[in-house]
Amino acid sequence: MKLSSQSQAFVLHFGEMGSRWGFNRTVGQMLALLTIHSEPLNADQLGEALKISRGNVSMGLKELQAWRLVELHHRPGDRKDYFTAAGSIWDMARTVFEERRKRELDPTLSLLRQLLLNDAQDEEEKRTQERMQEVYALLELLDEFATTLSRLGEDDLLRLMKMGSGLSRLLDLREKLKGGTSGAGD
Amino acid sequence: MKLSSQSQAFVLHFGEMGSRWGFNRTVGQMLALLTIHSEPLNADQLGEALKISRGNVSMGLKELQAWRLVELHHRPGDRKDYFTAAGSIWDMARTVFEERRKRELDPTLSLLRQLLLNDAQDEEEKRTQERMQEVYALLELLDEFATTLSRLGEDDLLRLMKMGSGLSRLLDLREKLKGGTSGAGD
DNA sequence: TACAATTTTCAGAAATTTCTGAAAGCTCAA
DNA sequence: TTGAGCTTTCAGAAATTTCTGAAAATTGTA
Repeated sequence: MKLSSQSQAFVLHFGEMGSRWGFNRTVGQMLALLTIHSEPLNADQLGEALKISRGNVSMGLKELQAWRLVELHHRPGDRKDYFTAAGSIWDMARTVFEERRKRELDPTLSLLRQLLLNDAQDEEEKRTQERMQEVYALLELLDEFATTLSRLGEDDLLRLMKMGSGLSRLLDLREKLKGGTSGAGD
Repeated sequence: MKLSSQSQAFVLHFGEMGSRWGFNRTVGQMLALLTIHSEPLNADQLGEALKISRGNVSMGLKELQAWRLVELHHRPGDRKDYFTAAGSIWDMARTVFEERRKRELDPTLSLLRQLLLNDAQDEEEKRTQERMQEVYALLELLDEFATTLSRLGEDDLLRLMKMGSGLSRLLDLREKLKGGTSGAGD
């Protein structure tokens, strides 16, 4: 498996960005390669194309499976495992978004819930708790919003994302209609 | 500077999460401490509370300044630099969000724009480019949406995030009214 | 200008993460 | 049940990131 120079560039870049997106370099590269390559690839092909060891490929695939970003396929008469990117680009983005929500918000929400159960022992602790409560409120709202977004259908999501500054106008509109229509929200 | 056990827990947790949020452990801890501590702190105080070296504090503050997450203060008759978290919790969240948008999306958008300028040399490259085009379209939309969100006022943002499933209903409503009202969008 | 207080820098040390490759573990066909 | 073909595991090596602390730079004052 030899990659064209554009594929090479794409794959290497995804490797670089990997750590910012929540996975490591080789996992990023593997995802990139499976994303642009429509045919399923097996572990040896991935390793050869990316010049990484067999063990590393195995670990990377395990990680991608944990993220639910790859799909396993089989070819008749071939005992090797073949992989493709799971679903459309949109599906993948939704999956990454949802997974990151879980990893970046949930542990903190759960810690804060715990800390906020304790009663403040003095003025200093009281102020600290107030501050933590603010952080908690914000992160919880963010978490719910992220969940809402990832549950929207692709059509709704597209409409919403294309609204640009119209979004602000729509919110005003909704404010005016509030109580009159369907009791949306809160 | 001795931290209460709840502050300690909060600070240590932010340290752990730091890497998922785009900074390293000590930067995460410093941000956490400055967030719950209302009084400005100087570098020595930060270092003592977090048990890290003076040099590390300096580098961490530099990083937090690059993120525009801290504010510099001075006390009359004291030559030391004092720091607080910059703005409200909401301000900070907005700043982190915006900064992450830049770091996680912009470099990829710019690479893809570049790669998509080239003409495909064969069928294989053509398919690759189609796929890259899909990725590009999605990331660009995401980028614009993120920009729109971070420009919304706090009131609009709050309204939007509290809508929950009402968001879907609002989008339908808007669809029905389209063309009639203010020509919002696109 | 001299100097004391403070911050920044950065080479090397320490810690952490990622990667390799050999060995162990599966699975299926004969 | 055997063994060929494949995948997974994981100890140690390599690479990368983070941290320390001493030295250099900066800043304000006299």
